[in-house]
Amino acid sequence: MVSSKDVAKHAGVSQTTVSRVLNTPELVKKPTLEKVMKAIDELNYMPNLHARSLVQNKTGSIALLSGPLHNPFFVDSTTEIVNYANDKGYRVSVQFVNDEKLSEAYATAFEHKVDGIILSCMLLDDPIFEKLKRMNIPFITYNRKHKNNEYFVEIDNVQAGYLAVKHMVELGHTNIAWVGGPLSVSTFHNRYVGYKKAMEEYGLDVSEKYIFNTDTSKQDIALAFEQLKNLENRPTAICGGSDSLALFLMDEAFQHGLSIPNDLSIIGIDNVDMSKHGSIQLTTVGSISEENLGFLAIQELIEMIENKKNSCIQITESVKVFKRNTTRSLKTNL
Amino acid sequence: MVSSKDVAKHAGVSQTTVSRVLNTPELVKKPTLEKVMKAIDELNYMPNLHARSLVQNKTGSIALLSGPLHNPFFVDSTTEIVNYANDKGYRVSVQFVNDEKLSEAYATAFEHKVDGIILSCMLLDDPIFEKLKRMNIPFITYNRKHKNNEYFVEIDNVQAGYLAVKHMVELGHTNIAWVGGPLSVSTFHNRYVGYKKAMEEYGLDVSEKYIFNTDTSKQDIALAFEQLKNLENRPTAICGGSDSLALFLMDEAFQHGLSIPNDLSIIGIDNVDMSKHGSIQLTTVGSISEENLGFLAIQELIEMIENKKNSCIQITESVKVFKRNTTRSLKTNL
DNA sequence: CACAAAAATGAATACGTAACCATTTTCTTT
DNA sequence: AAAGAAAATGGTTACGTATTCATTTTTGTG
Repeated sequence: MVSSKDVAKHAGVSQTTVSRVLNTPELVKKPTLEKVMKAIDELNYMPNLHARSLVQNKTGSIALLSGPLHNPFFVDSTTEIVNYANDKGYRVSVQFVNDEKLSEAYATAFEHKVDGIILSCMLLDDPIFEKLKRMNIPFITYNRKHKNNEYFVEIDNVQAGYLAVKHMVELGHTNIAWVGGPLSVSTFHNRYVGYKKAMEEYGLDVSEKYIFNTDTSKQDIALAFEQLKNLENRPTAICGGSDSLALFLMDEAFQHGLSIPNDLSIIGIDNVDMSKHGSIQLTTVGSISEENLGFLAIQELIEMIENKKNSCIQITESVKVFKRNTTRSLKTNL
Repeated sequence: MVSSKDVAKHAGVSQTTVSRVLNTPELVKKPTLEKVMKAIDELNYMPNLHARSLVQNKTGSIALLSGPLHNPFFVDSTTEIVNYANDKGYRVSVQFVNDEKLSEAYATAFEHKVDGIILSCMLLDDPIFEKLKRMNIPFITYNRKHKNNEYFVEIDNVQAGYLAVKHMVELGHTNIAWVGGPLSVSTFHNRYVGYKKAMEEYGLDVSEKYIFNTDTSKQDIALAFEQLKNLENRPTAICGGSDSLALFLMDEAFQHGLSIPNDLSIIGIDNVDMSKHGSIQLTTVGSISEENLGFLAIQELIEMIENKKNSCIQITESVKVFKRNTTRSLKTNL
């Protein structure tokens, strides 16, 4: 392993000068600089960033604790986060966190003294939150938030749930089911609140048999679908708590030989890239702005890291319906 | 920042003992161990892995240079790679490499002295290959390979291209187009070779107007599709050089109001998870084994890192056709 | 109980870098 | 040409850990 000392010896200067060449080249005379550069080149020297981290007490790396990529939301956000951070000179260590491995994931981030943490695996009432805060590392949540969160980026989830129902109502649906996720997650919680609010405002039946807050596993969603299908008063429309859920539901529908939107209307929430694909054309509720939530969050995080700004960052993007082909009007077919 | 020295002072032992508690607890007496553990807990100490890396000359981290996630192949492989590596105690720094930023990406990996590199952004004739080899860091390529590669995991790409054509021929197609990617990439190159081989064996027309080796951008694919559509002797089938390309082509078909497979049969290669979705049902050629290429590669890489084994690793998985709903027989409709 | 062997602990050092302060060299001004 | 200022360079240290070697304490044996 060739070090800056080796370069120094080879160039006939001190290690300090080698360090200067790399960090403050304007402070070193041109001939010296060239000598050192030549030595660096000849020895194929690359600085050891761990050693640098040790003395500078910053690492140039960010931990991303993402949800799994089989959820297309995280495909979009991971892409944006990694690319933006890399552009800004940060490495990003990715972990796809499941609930069992959560605390392990945090430990890894802490031990590597990352400059910041960006995460989407926070429960509304997660005890890890206070621990995280005490670590004094800048962190921001995207998509989800903790009840005491000061730094987060989300969409207006209540409104999203509300608009999903409103869309269905406007198409003439009255039997509108909900298939969401765990209410311990802010996102699903608030979307569900929006669903109930709209259902009540429109005077529709919100009986429990239409409502499934799943654990987001394929099996649990399949179970929910099965039960909805077997209902005597089968729903004509399902609001999925996320695009990922909606896509699972579509898949289930196909497995059961149902045609969408003819036999069943489905709407999602998130407006993920994949929902736009010609074969899918998922109607969904998503942010008005083009900016991805992950992108907004990583921008803010890096701002926090570099400018140490400590005012709260609480971004809640407005939402609208993106009408595509998985929902249809019941009225035209009367 | 609380260090092992602080813990030592707080527990009334030496820093060496603290280090032993963390690394070789069997060498320290029970009461001492408990004292130290208590101090660690009270001070909320977490070891600094950068310092550890410095002295141990290994980092416990792996660099993943992946293609972009809008290609579902990389969704699958990134998931497998990150999860497996994390399970084995490695962090993985992910970069989604595009061609301009390639050498930058390597530099980042080197400077962080990663224990290994797993990558899929290698050209058949990439000058970076020799550089990489000289760095003496274990590395393995998945999906793609360099012409001199000693460590790689791939599918039998020639056979994949061949089987795609064979499938179409068996369905009665004779006008079979090819929309692939850059021939500087081993994967596309070999799949294209397989396509041509089959076309020639079956005595079919392989004229240039049916062949597009795109840059895999949406625009370029759209252009290819447009040109194929405007041909007087329009192809009834297209072989996509990858599932990602096939999905783009499907999207184009929808945009042009074509129905798949009624108006056009499309087959991909890779058998990505997404191709199985009910709304997509892409017929494709993929590995016979269930194991993801990324998974196989990361397993081998970690094996290389930990056991320093230096025999070549050259895995080429056999392939078969997964018949779904984007290809149809021309014969039944005679 | 003595003494050797084994177990437990500690002191000093190295890893590769940046930062701080000291020294040397160069430039400027009179 | 001399003195002072500025520029360039070097020596030393700190960062937080694991390792090596030395020392102390404990255990086992006759």
